[in-house]
Amino acid sequence: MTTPKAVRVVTEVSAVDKSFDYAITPATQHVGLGDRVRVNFNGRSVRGWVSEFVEPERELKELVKWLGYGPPPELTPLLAWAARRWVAPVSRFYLATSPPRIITDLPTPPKKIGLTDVLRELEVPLVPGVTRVAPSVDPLGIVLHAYETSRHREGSLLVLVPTEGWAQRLRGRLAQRGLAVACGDGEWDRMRASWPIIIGTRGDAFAPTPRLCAAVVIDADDSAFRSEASPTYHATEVVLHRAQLDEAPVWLCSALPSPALLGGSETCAVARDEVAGWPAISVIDRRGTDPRDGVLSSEVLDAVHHALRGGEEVAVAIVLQRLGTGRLFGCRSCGDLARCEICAAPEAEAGSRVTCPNGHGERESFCRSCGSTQLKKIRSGVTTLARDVTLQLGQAVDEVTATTKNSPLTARVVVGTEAIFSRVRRCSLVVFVDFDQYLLAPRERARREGILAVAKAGRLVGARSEGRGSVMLQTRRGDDKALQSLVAVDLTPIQVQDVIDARELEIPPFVARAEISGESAAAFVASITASSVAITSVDEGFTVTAATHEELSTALLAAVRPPGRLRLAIE
DNA sequence: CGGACAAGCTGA
DNA sequence: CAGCTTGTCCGG
Repeated sequence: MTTPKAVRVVTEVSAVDKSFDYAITPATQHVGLGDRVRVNFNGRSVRGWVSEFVEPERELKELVKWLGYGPPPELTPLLAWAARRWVAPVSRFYLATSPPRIITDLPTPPKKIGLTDVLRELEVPLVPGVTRVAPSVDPLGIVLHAYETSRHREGSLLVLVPTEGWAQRLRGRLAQRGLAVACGDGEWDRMRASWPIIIGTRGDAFAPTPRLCAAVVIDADDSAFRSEASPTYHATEVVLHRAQLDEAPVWLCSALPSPALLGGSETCAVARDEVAGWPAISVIDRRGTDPRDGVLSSEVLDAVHHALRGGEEVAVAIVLQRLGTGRLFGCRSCGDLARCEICAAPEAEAGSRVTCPNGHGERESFCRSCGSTQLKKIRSGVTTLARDVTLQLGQAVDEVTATTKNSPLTARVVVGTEAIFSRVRRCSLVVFVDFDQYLLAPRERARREGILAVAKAGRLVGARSEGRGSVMLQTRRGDDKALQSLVAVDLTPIQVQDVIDARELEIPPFVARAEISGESAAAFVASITASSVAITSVDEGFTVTAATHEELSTALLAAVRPPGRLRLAIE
């Protein structure tokens, strides 16, 4: 084999999703696949990555400079696969695997040490695959097991968790046991050098380790693993693909595995003592209660006062889901929220009538619960709730939302959105003010999100077997089937039903789907010629559906991109 | 993306 | 017909 004389380079100019060939010079002799290089591109000096070695077929411009390490050569196929799977320029994925600063030296990784205290009594099944794990089960056992069983194999153990804070804590606990862990952007060089264990969040699905010996994804259904920004990749899917390429075992844990996680199968392994690992849950059915009771029912108030007598720094967390933006309407006498009969979305004002935001028509303004014709504007939101709770409790509260600052919490009661779950680590009572928002919301996933939210609450209050705390759900649908299954921790029927529904409704993972929006969406969609896809128009764009992702990608990549903003979100 | 160049429009 | 705008093409 002759030494190659040229390289194919993917540039940082992501609008040019094409690669170009450059000649290797004596100064760039040692350039490797994936390395960062500088080239002259159409009169500009730009950075890029080596994606291939090629034989020059014509006179080429020269590589200007070797800059440093990029993803290892082993990742080249993964990046090409991801670009096709999520219909995005491949440079976006090269960027995701690259260090924040140029790295020109790599450390030598430490040897993988054996564990002296492998957990003998694992609560989780030892077989890799999808496992349903109650929220209070400590994932450390799974991580140690994955480490110990894959230790003799070459490569890194990759562990993904939903949040940065969680990654830091897990890192600390593993370091205590003498294990070498790489974690975060500052340790890119260690990941690139095959550190024994890598712990990270969504973006670390693209950790630059050359090879995985095993992988663990904790809370694999957490929405944090899906990238909202383009490219809309899912970390769990990336890890699964890498593991498949490396023939590495993967453990995927979730309190309630979604149809997508199950990959079309209906059931999975279940960690033992599942019921004991969920929090104690009580349902407060507010139908027929006096609306003057206020936002918190008398049962909840009693429980709050009881919790305040305990010793937890934060005693109570009160969770409110954001209702849609804009003004809402509620009944002046019973306080029930005006919702659409068809999709349950909160209705908006339309003159003297109310209307569904999703176009299910308008109606006379009256309360569906009590028949009163007196509706009033109500302001939903954490601030209003916090004020009401303060009045009702006679006690100061802290507000926590995604936008509030990370200043230390001073009150023993916090009120906020689900952001609470990443700010508060422990408390003895979690109250969901209006659990119906999960039960009634129109999206297919809403019910599952409610159950996953209770699982997160369970991490704060502990398992019912500990007797440390509990979760209270205020609702007006106490007889809801899913709610009752949740209380009894009888999750298999919900899990199976979700899969059956997904199959019947022909939604992912049983079909491949893309959402197209932006000003040039119509022109883009019009240029799709493939007969293997179906196109439907939705409120702010289009949905393109195909039987497989391969067909979907083929169709979208063949379509022409007109000028103007275009967003492709592959589900 | 951003430069090069061609084709089209305008004004005196 | 110079001078400017708009559109299309292409980069190794």
